[in-house]
Amino acid sequence: MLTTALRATPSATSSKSFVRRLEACGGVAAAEIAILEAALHAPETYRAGELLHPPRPGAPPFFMVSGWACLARLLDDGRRQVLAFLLPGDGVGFDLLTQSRESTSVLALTPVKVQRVRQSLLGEITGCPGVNRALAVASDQQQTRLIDQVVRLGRQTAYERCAHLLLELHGRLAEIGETQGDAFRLPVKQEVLADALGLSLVHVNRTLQQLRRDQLVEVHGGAAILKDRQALAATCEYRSGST
Amino acid sequence: MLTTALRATPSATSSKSFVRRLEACGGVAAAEIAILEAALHAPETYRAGELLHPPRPGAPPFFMVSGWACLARLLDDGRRQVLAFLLPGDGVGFDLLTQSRESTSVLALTPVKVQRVRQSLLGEITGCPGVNRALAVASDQQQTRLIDQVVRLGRQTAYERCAHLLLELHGRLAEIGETQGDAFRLPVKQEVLADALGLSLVHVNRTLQQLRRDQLVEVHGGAAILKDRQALAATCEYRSGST
DNA sequence: CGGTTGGTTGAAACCTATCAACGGTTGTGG
DNA sequence: CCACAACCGTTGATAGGTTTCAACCAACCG
Repeated sequence: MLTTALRATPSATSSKSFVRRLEACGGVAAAEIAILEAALHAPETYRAGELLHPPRPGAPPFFMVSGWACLARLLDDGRRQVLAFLLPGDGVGFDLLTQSRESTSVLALTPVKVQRVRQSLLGEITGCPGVNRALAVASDQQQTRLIDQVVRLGRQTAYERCAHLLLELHGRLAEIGETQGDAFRLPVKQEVLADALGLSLVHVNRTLQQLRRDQLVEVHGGAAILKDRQALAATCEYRSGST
Repeated sequence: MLTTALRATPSATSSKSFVRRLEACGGVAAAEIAILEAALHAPETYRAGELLHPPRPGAPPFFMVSGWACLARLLDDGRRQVLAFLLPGDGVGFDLLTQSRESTSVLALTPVKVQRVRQSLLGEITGCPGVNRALAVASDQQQTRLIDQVVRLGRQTAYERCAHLLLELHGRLAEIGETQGDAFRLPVKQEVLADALGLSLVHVNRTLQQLRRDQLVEVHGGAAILKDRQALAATCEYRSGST
């Protein structure tokens, strides 16, 4: 069955997902990778539902090792807006977007493993030209996705928003080898999707069903399959990497 | 009458609005200001409705001298999403958000005057530690406003969105001395507000009227007055500068 | 087994968009 | 000076998309 097939997804290529991500963002010398790895603390783990940013305001940046998290803002009356999804390999706290802000929090959506940068060696990292450039590219992608998010919320229908987000997640997961063709694990509740898409839980549910009825996607049991990526992309004007 | 009173707003303090902005973003030495000014081309002007970014992909960054512009993305079917407003004093092209992107354009909303940075002297500028830091602060504010935009579009009602945006604009204009107490010029069509707020033109009109009926704001003839800033801020959970 | 969680469904109310028309203002040319 | 067109704001009626409330179901777990 689909769910079982996708349950365990051992990282294929490199041992560390963030290494793969950085390499995808531009040539990083092997020597630099070594420096980087030496500058990291041992992995920390968080449970789903835990907040992992605000604890310490001046907390050092870290890399997502495994699991899903999100950047979110909470409103006083309980409303919540997910600003961005944080996937394995993503750096958090390196760029402006993910830097600690009082009104913004990082929330673990699944069990999450991260590796923080040693405060004392932060300079070492930003000193590496290759790593530095890779981080800048990653930051640029992050920024591009935030713009996409604005467009989705402001000017796209529920149907388009869902399609667009699913394509974005597929694209990002593909980069770190966490897809099987058109299928990927989607370990988030529909409630979280709703808070990312600016919709109600119920409406996300119905919209996903509509996409399924149209033979475009299949979302079930924590996994998604994009049955017709091209048609999906046409529906929502999706541009991979977003030009 | 209100409109006439606000028509001409001679910049009060410094001659250059971007100098004021940068100084507001952190102490910049007088010597650095001189270097900066020397690195700028003569002012260029654009008419309302003109696109001033995409013309040249590798175009140098510039400062807004006067007038309003916006960063927008156009969808294939004509839908448009305004990502950010660009006001006098704002730097465009210095940070990731405003850097040239294929899918994103900079549109003059009023007659606009800008000063580009001389390509050859770009290094001089980014070499100044003070200027550099000030630009970083400005970039951070820009980013914060983009996050606010996501929250507005995703999780606020039309009423709240309007209130929030008006407060943001008032705050930014106040920083550059373009407010008269609670009043300020708002030289944009409701259609533009609609594209920024993710609403229809008609609904923006009605929502502004509702705000007026509630004695919170007055929007007329290209000008706005915030009659009760505190109540407005409470309505939409506005945080100045956004913590 | 009962309780909990997350997904699904239905009906109704609400918000917002769309369509269409009107009015005021401005600028222009006869 | 007036007629006219163009533009922008305004208003009403209607349709449609979304939310809310409520209930039900299935899977999972102690």
